[in-house]
Amino acid sequence: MIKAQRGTKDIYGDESVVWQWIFENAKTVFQNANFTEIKTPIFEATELFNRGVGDSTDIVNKEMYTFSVGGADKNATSITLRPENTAGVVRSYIEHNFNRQSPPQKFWYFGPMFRYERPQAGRQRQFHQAGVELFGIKDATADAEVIITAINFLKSLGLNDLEIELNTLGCPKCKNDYRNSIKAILAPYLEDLCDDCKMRYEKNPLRILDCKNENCKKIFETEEIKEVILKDYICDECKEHFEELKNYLNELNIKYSINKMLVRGLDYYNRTVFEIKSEALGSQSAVCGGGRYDGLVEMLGGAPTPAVGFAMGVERLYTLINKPTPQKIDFYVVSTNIKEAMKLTQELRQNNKSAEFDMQKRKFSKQLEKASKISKYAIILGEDEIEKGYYSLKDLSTGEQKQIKSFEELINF
RNA sequence: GCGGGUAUCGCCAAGUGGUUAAGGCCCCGGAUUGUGGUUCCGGUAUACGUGGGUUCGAGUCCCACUACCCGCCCCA
Repeated sequence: MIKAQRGTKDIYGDESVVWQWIFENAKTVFQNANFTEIKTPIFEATELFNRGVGDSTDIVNKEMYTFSVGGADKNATSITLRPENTAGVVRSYIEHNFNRQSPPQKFWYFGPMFRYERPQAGRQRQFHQAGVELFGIKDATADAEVIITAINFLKSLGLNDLEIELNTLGCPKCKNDYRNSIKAILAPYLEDLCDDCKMRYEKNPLRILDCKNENCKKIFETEEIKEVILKDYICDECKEHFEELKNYLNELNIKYSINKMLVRGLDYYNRTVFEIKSEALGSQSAVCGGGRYDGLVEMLGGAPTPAVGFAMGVERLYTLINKPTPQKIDFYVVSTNIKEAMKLTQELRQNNKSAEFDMQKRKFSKQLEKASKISKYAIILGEDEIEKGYYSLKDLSTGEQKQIKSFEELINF
């Protein structure tokens, strides 16, 4: 038997109904905030992710679905299934000269992403992200706007008490100073760090701060190192930006905590970074991650453009929310006169009511039994009803039954 | 890429070398020939992840593979 590929899954039945509900909430909340939907292709030139996501990242180094199309042709191109969507949106932004429109330009998206990772709870190879990207605003108002939009989306799903972790990485210069200082102070301790941290030391030193290894954590507690970690390398301008953001969040009554260890794994972030986590997710605890990426548009060939955004993991949202109970259909037409049942069902559907009838031509009691399982009301269409021209409407939750004289009355019930 | 666990009908699940692999849910039919949800009776199904091996005999023991779950890493 051919099975779904590892790390992928079919979404159907009640689960699909919940997914639709999540999508509708995303659409409503994002569009209320004046973000417009952008659908970019599932695959892009590999080069886009190499440059956009960054070739020091695990995503680019070992997790991309990359293949070449065009066979042996000299013009064969290397394409990659998108592992995230920011690079694609930025590509589109540049390609269509969105910078010629007045800022801010605000986009939202919802769709599948692909990473070749070892699947586990909250982690699949094909997964979905809902997110927003906001271009053209340097001010911290944009950071606040993006964060409040994330909060509003979570609230719409009934997730009210997830707290935000916030940090600032500073501009490229601050980031660089910080990185060099961390490297310098840790150099003598390098041998004592875990193997992962030794690798991070070369590749992405800031990620060392995120290490969960107990021994490493202990090393970070020593006075001279702690001092460097906590010391501010953030320049005045970046500091002011961060203060401004915190003020806005306070005004908006958004709870957050500062986590100086929060360092995100994608190369393009600068200044503001944030995550929203939940213990309930287990080890893959982040349901949302985002931040500012002022250099990315320029790096991919566009005009210098400040930008900020976030992405939510839809599968992770799914595990957190209280699932709404699936709705029953409006009407089930119960009749042994199959033609009349068919006709009435069609008329109901044309009047925007969900309706079903028994295609198996089963006996009356079986039809009613089925109706009670999937429908709110049964419309009984027997010989008497057809002859005299009325409908018997039975409320299947209470058992109450009444006569309805006209079709208009029926659909307005 | 590294470590640990699991795998029996659509779902849950008994089974610890010996007829024909329990049971429950779901589904279908009957009791009830135009009134469901309760109850009772009956019924369907290509179920032992895949491939080898040991044995007179394997769902059960051994080996390999695959998938899923849980951690590490990374990320949403």
